[in-house]
Amino acid sequence: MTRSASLPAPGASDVLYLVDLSGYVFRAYHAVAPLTSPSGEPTHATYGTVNMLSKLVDDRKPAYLGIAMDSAGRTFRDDIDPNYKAHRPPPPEDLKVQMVRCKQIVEAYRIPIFASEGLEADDLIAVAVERAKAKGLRVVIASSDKDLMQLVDDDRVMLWDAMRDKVYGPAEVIEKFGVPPSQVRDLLALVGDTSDNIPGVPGVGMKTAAELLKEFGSLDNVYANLDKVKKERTRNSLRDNRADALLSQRLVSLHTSSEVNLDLEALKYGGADVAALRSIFTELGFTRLLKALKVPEAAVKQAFYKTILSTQALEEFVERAKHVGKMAIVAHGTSTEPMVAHLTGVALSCEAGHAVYTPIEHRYLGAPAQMSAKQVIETLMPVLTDKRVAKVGHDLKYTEVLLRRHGAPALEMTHDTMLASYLLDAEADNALPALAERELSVRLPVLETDQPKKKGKRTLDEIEVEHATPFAAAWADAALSLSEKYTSRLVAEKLDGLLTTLELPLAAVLADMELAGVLVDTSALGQLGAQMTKELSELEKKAFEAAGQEFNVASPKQLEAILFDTLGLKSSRKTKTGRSTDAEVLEALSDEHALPGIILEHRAIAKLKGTYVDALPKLLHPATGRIHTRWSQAVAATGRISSQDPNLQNIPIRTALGKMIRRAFVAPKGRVLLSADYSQIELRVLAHLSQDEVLVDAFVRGQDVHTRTAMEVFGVAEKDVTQEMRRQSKTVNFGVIYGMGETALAKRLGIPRSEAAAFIDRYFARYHGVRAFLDKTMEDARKSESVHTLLGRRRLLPDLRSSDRQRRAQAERIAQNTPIQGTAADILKLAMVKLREPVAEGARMVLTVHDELVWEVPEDAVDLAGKKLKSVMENVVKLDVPLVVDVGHGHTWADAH
DNA sequence: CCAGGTGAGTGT
DNA sequence: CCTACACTCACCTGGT
Repeated sequence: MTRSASLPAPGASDVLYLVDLSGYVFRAYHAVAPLTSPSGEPTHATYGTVNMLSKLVDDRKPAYLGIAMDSAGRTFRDDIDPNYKAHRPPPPEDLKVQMVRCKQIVEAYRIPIFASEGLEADDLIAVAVERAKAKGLRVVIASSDKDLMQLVDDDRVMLWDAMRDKVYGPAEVIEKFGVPPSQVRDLLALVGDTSDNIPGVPGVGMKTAAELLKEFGSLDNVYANLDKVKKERTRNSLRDNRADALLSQRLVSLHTSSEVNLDLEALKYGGADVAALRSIFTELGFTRLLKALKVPEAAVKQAFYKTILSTQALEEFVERAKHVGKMAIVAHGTSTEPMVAHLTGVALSCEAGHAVYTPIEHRYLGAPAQMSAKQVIETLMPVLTDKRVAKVGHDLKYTEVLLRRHGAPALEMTHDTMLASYLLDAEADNALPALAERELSVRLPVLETDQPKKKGKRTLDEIEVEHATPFAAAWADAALSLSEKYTSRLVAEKLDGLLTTLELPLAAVLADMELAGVLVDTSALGQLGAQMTKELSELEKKAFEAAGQEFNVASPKQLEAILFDTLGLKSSRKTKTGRSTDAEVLEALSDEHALPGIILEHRAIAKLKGTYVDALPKLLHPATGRIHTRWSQAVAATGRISSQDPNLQNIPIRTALGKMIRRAFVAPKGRVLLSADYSQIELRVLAHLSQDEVLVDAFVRGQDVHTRTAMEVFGVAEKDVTQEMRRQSKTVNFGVIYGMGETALAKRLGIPRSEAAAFIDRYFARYHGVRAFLDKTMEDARKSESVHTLLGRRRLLPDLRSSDRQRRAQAERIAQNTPIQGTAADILKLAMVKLREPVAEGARMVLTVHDELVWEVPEDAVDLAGKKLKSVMENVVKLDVPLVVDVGHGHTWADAH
């Protein structure tokens, strides 16, 4: 008995894998349950086939690999027998589509395909097997086609059914057919095949055929010894159908013509085009396969990444860059904060695959002599100031701020891959390594400091130059390649205008602001802090008394146990991990017990102290004595700007204590803070976008919009609108912008759901233009799975078609809010760009807070600057309602309102 | 000792 | 879960 067969070891260098593609697609078509891509294309056969291919390529790691395809036209079998495969119905339409897809995927896998006129895939496989055997290669045929079983040969040729993961060697063939591979051909000839119209011999089935061949060895011998066939009926049938038997034999014989043009060396497998696979899998919605796609290590062409240590070498690069007219520039530093970072070097590239790194401040034992920052910038000056040399990069604002701190001029940015990625999909990861992986299928080297779980972190300046260069230069290289890819993508998606006329100039404005910083009176904060410390310790003591024990007042977990277990108060809401103790819950409990109120007071003070009073003085820049936040324009999904380290967009204002903190933001001597903020910008945007008659009318008349809403919804005259009516109307107005439902409104206003529903009904009865606009927005959003703003900024919303109800509802609220919030963001950004030129001598923009700009202005220029600022901001776009800007000034931010 | 998650709370 | 968009703090846990 022959032993059972198993596949050769993965990666074995002497193994050829052969695939009968159409056989597989056909089989998968029937075996896999129906499936469609996001766009509705049928994909189940494709999916089954790709699974097989990926298993083959990834697990078996074939040294040689080829796919055989049937010849398109007639085959020699049609010449032998015109009835061959004659009754086959034409393939269904959804199979044809998938066959085309499978061919595309085979191409993306870069698997060689071979076909030959007049031959079927099986014949080609037979030819390949013969040639491979002659060359001493082993062969695995990925198929379960019974015709191919005749090719099985000891350990050297086997069949592999990847779908069932079953391997057919001689033993398995005998088990299946009762005869060894060498007799399979004659067995099939005797048995026939109705689906292919191979006649065979009637009355002879698998079992009889096997017995005959066992006894006589071959079909020819059966006929040579016909009289020795024992069973009469079998003997007669054989005799009567001799011609059909021989015809069948010819049909099932595999053609092994030596004329076929097949070069085994061309079948050496070199790996897939991962980027192509990724894009196809994405289109087809094959998420599991997408995840499994391997990202190859960056082809780090160290030879083309050069370290530059001398002015002469850098001058050579400058010449090349001038000649090319474009360069990627990446400043590398010791920190993600460009105002804090030390400039460790500059990476540059003006030709794909080539880049240089000029180290500046690498300091470790044995570090080479490097150029100074000043020398580097001086040498680069001819290109930095040359407008004919386009500057591209990834987060150029970072590069600009870091370089300008060392005397470089502003960059005249022409393309930024971070901003491009953001405009195409604001929610996608827009870090450079993510872009390189997505778009170039390249894994950028990551600095060990950025890798998790690495101890003894070193910053770039402590890394040996020879290790830093391939890291640093690869970033400039990738930025250059990506900039070309993204430039055409943006044009295709009609987003290039937004980049060049809005985001890039804005990046320059934000760079100016980061460099300028804002002045904070830290001694005022120090006094405030001391007072708060005292109050906190008193509140803590009170809390201990009320609780009857000492505990960490700042620990929600400990507080939870005391409130709901020790004191037995009723919990009203749960969090993911326990019972909530947030302000709303404590508010509700404050009538029952003294502790909740004390905690509320404690938290309010502790939050302000920790986040602002204590934190801000630590962030003073040692050189400027000011606070330099980082402005991010590629973070918020709606297009808003955000601020970090510290966040200057959530400085308190509501409480008295909060105002004290705002009072610490001050103007330097001889100047004042000038604040200009858009009044009701989001509701004005809604009025414009919806063209709602009532809302537009309210703004055109200059009415108080919340009062007008109260008049409409409550049906009263202006003089009869009470404070409470206005308050409720204000909530509804904001609710509309946020896509608030009746449940939320009821909760917010403390009224029953039914009342809230009636309120909303009355609102939309009066504001039917708003209703129509929201409906239209949703309809368009569902069609395009995206929404857009006035200036064409878009946000992708695939979740609108999610099967998860909650996600879908969330996406629907986003669809309603983003055009409004995003348009308001567009308007403020555009104003900032138009205000790049100072509104008065010595005036500079220092803060931006969604609908407000804060400037530092010389005292004697306040009136002029205020007028100009107001005028530019109010006229930056022409809407069907007026934009109104309120201006104020003072020595502190609190006074400027 | 550090990273990351959680709950909470500031702003527009 | 039930209103959009952010950022930061202290606490806590699970890992080194």
